[in-house]
Amino acid sequence: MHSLTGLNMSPKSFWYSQRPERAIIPGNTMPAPYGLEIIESCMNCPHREERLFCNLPSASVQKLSSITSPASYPKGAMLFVEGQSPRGVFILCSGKVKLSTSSADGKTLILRISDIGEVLGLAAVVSGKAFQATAEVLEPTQANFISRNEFLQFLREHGEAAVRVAQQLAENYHHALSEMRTIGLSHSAGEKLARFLLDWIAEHHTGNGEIKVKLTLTHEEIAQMIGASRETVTRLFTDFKKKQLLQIKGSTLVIRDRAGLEKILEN
Amino acid sequence: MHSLTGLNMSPKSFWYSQRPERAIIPGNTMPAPYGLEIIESCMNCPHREERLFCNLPSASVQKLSSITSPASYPKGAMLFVEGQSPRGVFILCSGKVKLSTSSADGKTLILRISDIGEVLGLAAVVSGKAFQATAEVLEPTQANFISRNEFLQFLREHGEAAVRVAQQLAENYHHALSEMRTIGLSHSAGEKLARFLLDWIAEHHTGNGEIKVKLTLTHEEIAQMIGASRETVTRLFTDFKKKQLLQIKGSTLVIRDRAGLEKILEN
DNA sequence: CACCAGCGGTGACCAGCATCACAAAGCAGG
DNA sequence: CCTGCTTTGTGATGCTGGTCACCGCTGGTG
Repeated sequence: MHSLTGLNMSPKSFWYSQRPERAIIPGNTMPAPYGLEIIESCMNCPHREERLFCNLPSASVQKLSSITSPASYPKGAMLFVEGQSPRGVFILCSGKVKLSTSSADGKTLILRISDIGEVLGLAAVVSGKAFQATAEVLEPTQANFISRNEFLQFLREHGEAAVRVAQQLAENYHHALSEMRTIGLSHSAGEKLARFLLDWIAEHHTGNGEIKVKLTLTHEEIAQMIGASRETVTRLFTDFKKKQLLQIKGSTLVIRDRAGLEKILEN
Repeated sequence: MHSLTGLNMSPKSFWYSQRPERAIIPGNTMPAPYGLEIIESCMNCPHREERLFCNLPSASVQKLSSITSPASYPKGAMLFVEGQSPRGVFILCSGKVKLSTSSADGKTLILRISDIGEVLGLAAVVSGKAFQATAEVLEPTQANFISRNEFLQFLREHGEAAVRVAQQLAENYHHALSEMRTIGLSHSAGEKLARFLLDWIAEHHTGNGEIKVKLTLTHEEIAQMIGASRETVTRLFTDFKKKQLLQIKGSTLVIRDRAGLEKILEN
């Protein structure tokens, strides 16, 4: 497991110093620059419509693409680390990134698993305060980097974009509150896990038949999302299975009794 | 205690239906419209420099003051309630407002005590989602209301203001993460309280001599801020006093041994 | 003045969960 | 296929803190 404090770095990690990303790439097998394949421009990537800066005036889009630096990052790379001063934002084009915060003694709280289209580091860059979270790449990821100064300049010049940024920040805030409720308002670990699973399917389940979603998180990670220990998560899952609430097939979660899960919340 | 769900309102509360605030005013003794004294304009209030929309171009300020409706609210009033769809924002000119969220069974989590200059309801208005929190007036408060439509229109037309809004949202997010760390990363209730107190003095203590701050919160409220029960907060305070870490004089908190408090975090 | 509601303080109890300590089961790489 | 690592599963144990029950204090109100 990677150390997330940024202070006592795992020996497997080193600073990949090529500007402008300065992301930490895990140098597990290859000491040489690794997997940093420049892609032409994420502007052309499939999910463009869903992205933050989509329907902007074309002048804005032009300007935007002139200041972005696309790059790819392998699994395990750190886009930024908690406590660093904000260098810039990363617009996620593909892949998956884990945002987490951790305390001095190593306990970790996962804030969010970011998906395509999100802008990482936004709050830090806008407020000028240090990054509050660590961003670790879970799956090979392509992202557009924009340096803080250029980004802020861009915002000042393009009011529409600033409104979009405000919207994304509002969503981030929204999401943070949602997690706070999960962690802070529950009476039991079971309630927390139920809340987490319901939130998860609300976000990831599309379609209206049987509820079946990918859940590619280890029990440890789930524990870190809901503020519990790994063992209780394991026990709760076996418990839920026994109660016919759900079923696990490989990395797929099947909800058998959604109402039952919801009932746990009202306890 | 007020019901915060907005569903089963305390009989003491009723809707104060005068547009545009629609805030809930506690009708404890007076059934008639109460304390809704219109003040000329918060634009003239003392803390203007610290406020969100301060150094904007004068055209923007003009426009802004043309769409704001100032009003005052008595203790116990609800500016908005969790779950309502966002009518607009409230810019706090004076007074103190408690932001909280609560679960179906009545357990409450206090998110923040807002101070002068903050804009309440920003995230909901910007994202268009329902209010995530309830805003209850703790001390008689003056606030400027701006309806959602006018506010969004204003943002679109005044890019500078949108950037400010993004900044405030970033701070909100920042603060939410800070509270999540307090609640989620602590091993014990003592740690949570210590974290809370340290955060509190960091925000409220000005000056560099003896650390002495007002802490006008009941144990119950502190408990709701750190996710603990009222009794444990009481016990922890007596414990901390016994260990010479702090001292309580009326509503004033005196920190006697800050290092000692900080040591608790590293446990 | 008497009364009452809200707050602070304290003891007893015990459920829930973190922690430790292994063991089993996947899985990846040589 | 064997080897080593990560992930999952499970038991035993002990402590923390939530809950209940009760008391005294204070300040506001009729």
